[in-house]
Order: sequence, then C-alpha cells, then structure tokens
Amino acid sequence: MSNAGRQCSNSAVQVKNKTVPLKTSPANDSLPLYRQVKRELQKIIEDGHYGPGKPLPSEATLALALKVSVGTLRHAVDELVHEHVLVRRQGKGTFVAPHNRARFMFQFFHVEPRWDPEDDMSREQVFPDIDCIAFARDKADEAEARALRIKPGDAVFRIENKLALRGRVVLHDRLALSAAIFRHLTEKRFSERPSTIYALFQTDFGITVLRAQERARAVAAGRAVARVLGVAAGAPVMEVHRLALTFGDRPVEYRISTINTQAHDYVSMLSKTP
Amino acid sequence: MSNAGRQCSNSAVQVKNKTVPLKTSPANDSLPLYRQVKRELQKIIEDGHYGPGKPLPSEATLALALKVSVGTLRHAVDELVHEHVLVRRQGKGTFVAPHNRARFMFQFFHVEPRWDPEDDMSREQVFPDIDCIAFARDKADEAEARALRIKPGDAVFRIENKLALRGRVVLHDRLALSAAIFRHLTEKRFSERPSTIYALFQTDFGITVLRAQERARAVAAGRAVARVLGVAAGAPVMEVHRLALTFGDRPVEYRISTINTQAHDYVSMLSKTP
DNA sequence: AAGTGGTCTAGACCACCAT
DNA sequence: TGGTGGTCTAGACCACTTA
Repeated sequence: MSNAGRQCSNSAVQVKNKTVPLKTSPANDSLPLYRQVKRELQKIIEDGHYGPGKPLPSEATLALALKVSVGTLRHAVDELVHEHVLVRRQGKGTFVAPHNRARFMFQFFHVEPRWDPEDDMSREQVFPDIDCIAFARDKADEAEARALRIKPGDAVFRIENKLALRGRVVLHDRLALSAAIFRHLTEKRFSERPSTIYALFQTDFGITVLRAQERARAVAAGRAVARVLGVAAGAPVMEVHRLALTFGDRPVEYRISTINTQAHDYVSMLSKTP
Repeated sequence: MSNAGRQCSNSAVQVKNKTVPLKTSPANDSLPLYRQVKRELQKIIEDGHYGPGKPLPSEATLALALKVSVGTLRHAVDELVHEHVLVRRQGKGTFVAPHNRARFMFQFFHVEPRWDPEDDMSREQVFPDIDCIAFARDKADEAEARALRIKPGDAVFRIENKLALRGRVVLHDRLALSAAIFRHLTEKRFSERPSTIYALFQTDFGITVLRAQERARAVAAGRAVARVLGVAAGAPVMEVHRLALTFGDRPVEYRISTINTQAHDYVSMLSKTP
C-alpha cells in the first residue's frame, strides 16, 4: 500500500524508529490511507473470487499484504460493513454480504399488508409468493436502453412476475435485464431460484445488487395489469420504477412494478411496527 | 464510566502497569464500553443543553470525564455520526446535527419533478414553496391519538399546507402535533419558519426528528384535496402517511400527504440522477 | 489449540479553525 | 498559538468458531 494519502508526510520520515515509505504517486494525494485500502478491498470483492460462502483473507493477512496496520484495515472494512457490502462473523471471517430476504426487506422497499388496529394478524411477517408469468428475449426499447446504459435494440431479457401475499395478488413486475450481463439465463433457472431474485444474481452471475433508485407515482391501472391485479381498469394503483445498481453504480436491472394498494402499503426500509 | 461491559475483565487486573477498575454493576454486563459511552452521549444530547450552534465538550474532555480512552469515545461518536445524530467539524468541534434542507432531502422522502430525457432543465435542483392554508387547535381523533401515543380527545395542533414546485402545487399536507409537546406554537411562528419544519422543531422546541416511518398508497383524490392540487376529483394521487420520530422512537408528528404525481415522482433518499 | 473478528488502550502526528 | 477533530500505528486481551 502506498502512503500517498497520509495527511502529513511529503517525504520519508523517521517516526519512533519506524521508517515510513516515500510517497510514490503525486496523484491520489490527500486521499486517506484507509480510503485507499477500501478501494483495494472493493477491487478484490468485484473480482468475484469471494462469495457469501467464502471468507476474505483474515484482517491480519490483508493488513500485512497491503502494508497497513490492522487498525487502518479495520477502518476500511468498517465502512464497507456500514454500506452492507461486507459482513463480519466473529470466529469465522469476513464475507461478501449475502442477499437474503431479510436484507431485501431492510435495504429495499417492499409491499406490506395495511396495518389494521383491530386485527393483530395483520401485523404478522408474511413472505410473498412469486410467479413468473412471462419470460422472453427481446430488443431493448428506448427507456430500457437509457436506464441500463445499453443501445436501443440490444438484447434484453424481459420478464413478468406476479407477487401474492396471503394468496392475494398485489403486485405486477416487469423486469428488463441486459442479456450481455446475464448470459445463459433461462426461464427454468429463473423460476427455480432459491430465495430472492438478487440472490440468484449473486450466486449464478457474481453480481451483487448494492442499492436501487426508485421513483413512485400513482396512475390509473391499464387493462392488462388490472386483470392481473384483480382491480377495475382505471383504478388508482402505484407504479414504481426501480433501477438496481451494483459496484460503481452500474445498472443491472430495470423494473416497473404496479401495485394494488387497496389493502397493502408501499413501505420504506426504516419502518418498524409502531 | 463503569467498565461493566468489558468483554474480558471480571475483576481488577494489571495490564501493562495500568490498573483496570473493578466491574461495578452486575447488570448491564456484556454491553461493550463504547455502547455505554454512546448511551451517556445520547443522554447528554437529549437533555437539550447542546444545539446545532453549541459544540459538545471536546473528545479529550469527554473521554476524561467518562474515564475511557479517546479511541473508545470516538467509537461511540462514530456511531452517532453514522446515524446522523451528530456531525463533526474538524477544528471546531462536534455538534448536534442541524436540520437543513440538504438533510431533509437526503434523509426523508420528497417529491421531485419527473425526469424528462429531452429536457435538461427538469434535472435542476428546485426548492419547494410551502404555504400554510390552515392552522387550528383541536382534539385528536382515533388515528392521530394512536399514532402520537396520546389519548383521543387530547389537544393537538392540526395544520394544513400546500407545497409548490416551480409554481405548480404538487402536494397537500395535513399534520397533527401533540399540543403537550409543542406548547405555545403559533401560526405566525409556524409560517415564518426559517427553513424546514423540522428545523423549527429543533430550534424552538429542542426536538430533533431522527427518522420517520412512511407508508404510501395510491388513492382516488377527494374533492377538497383535488381542488387544492388542481386535479379532477377521483384522479389517482399518492397518499403518504408519515410518523416522525425523535429519540427513543417517540412520535412527534403525524402527517398525511397527498401528492399529484402527474408530472412529479415520490423519490427515496438514495436516489441520485441516473 | 489455533484462528477469526471484537474491544480497549496509548501515543504520535496531522489538518483545520479561531485568536 | 492552542484547541479541535482526523489519521495511523502497535499491542494486549477477549469471545466466538472450528478442528
């Protein structure tokens, strides 16, 4: 690890009998050491050699390899843990954060039954049933291309799902995935996914969704979607546009969800039952 | 500071010529020292002696007073900074985080013009004009009482606002505040507020809003609101229920917003322009 | 027993800000 | 100049996991 980012040293100095190496690169100045370490770690993670099941090298090993103290190494890891990129497990190691349902609920928006003060059952945690109703390889339209940063006409997978809560269909999904990224994705593999869609991205394609941009609005339900959701055409429904991003804010999925909010709410991550 | 939370020491020990004090309280065991420090800091902050303009005692002072190392004190402060409770300013001190527009945009949901790929003007940052259209002291109804954790019939301030973006009214607000907390609030003071409503809470009442629970849905616009928003009665609009919370998750504001999403979106905090 | 992360400490030096 | 937070290091000891 170069010491280019040290706040202090512009040249080699003696500090308490320890030689501090020279600044090597005039660029990258003023970037603290632990930020440089963080970048190195991000590179290591993005390379994809480590998944949710295989721990990174130990903190001591990494500190030695990057020629920084364990404290500095930990500072960098701390930030990645706060950003939900890594998770630490005492006694076991440090891992790339897995995409499970709990993470999805916490980190992204989701649909929840409307809370009914008269009915305690309505507060129970409930898991959605997802049903794939269409899977096709197609050409990206204008909006999809702009969102996914590909060219209009490039190959995309276009997938439609419906999502049910306690047997009631409440959400309709329309995803677009760049076929260049998700080569060899098949409807079978998609439908048999273990838990969430993002877990599939992670385990099968080495792509970890880190965050998402979402924009929501109220619209009148169109005929096709109204039929899926079981509402009258023209009824007010929510439409949510989501762009899921991975490292470096690279877009990997563009999704338009339509939600029947007659008995359910669209809820943010910070909510807990009041 | 008691050392009850140390992972290791169950009795006085000699460590490198330094005496580590005895564990004093059998309860509170297994809580790390820096968490105990964090609680102490929270108490200090909640007492309200320090505001956004008056720095807390320096880290060295606090560490000395609480009988912990600076490192441990900093660990506690780090967490409060990550939670947006405190902000550090190098050379000046550590402050209770002020409620300004930037924080509001970052931390809470807001309304934004729909992004139009043909029009770069639509991406400009724009500040809302807020207009108070009703201010009354009234009795809490069932829903308000449940949300604010007061009794139905207790006094509340009920306030209505409309919010315009570039001259277009896009949002209607209906707030309920517990009169017991916001004693002496007047319409004049409310309308003359310097920046955001939450800044007023903080400066005039010593109440810092830390986070909010929000639930969103699509509904058909009622007559009164439709007139304010300039849409047809029955048009699809978004309705957002927000409960704003302070320390200890105490509710301080219950708000129902109705949003005209014909040309604007409801956007989460993590979004940046794509 | 050995290896991992978690906590706590002590100290050096720096950049920023006010005076 | 002195005080504040910011960075970096070194080391001790602990709790948890696996073998």
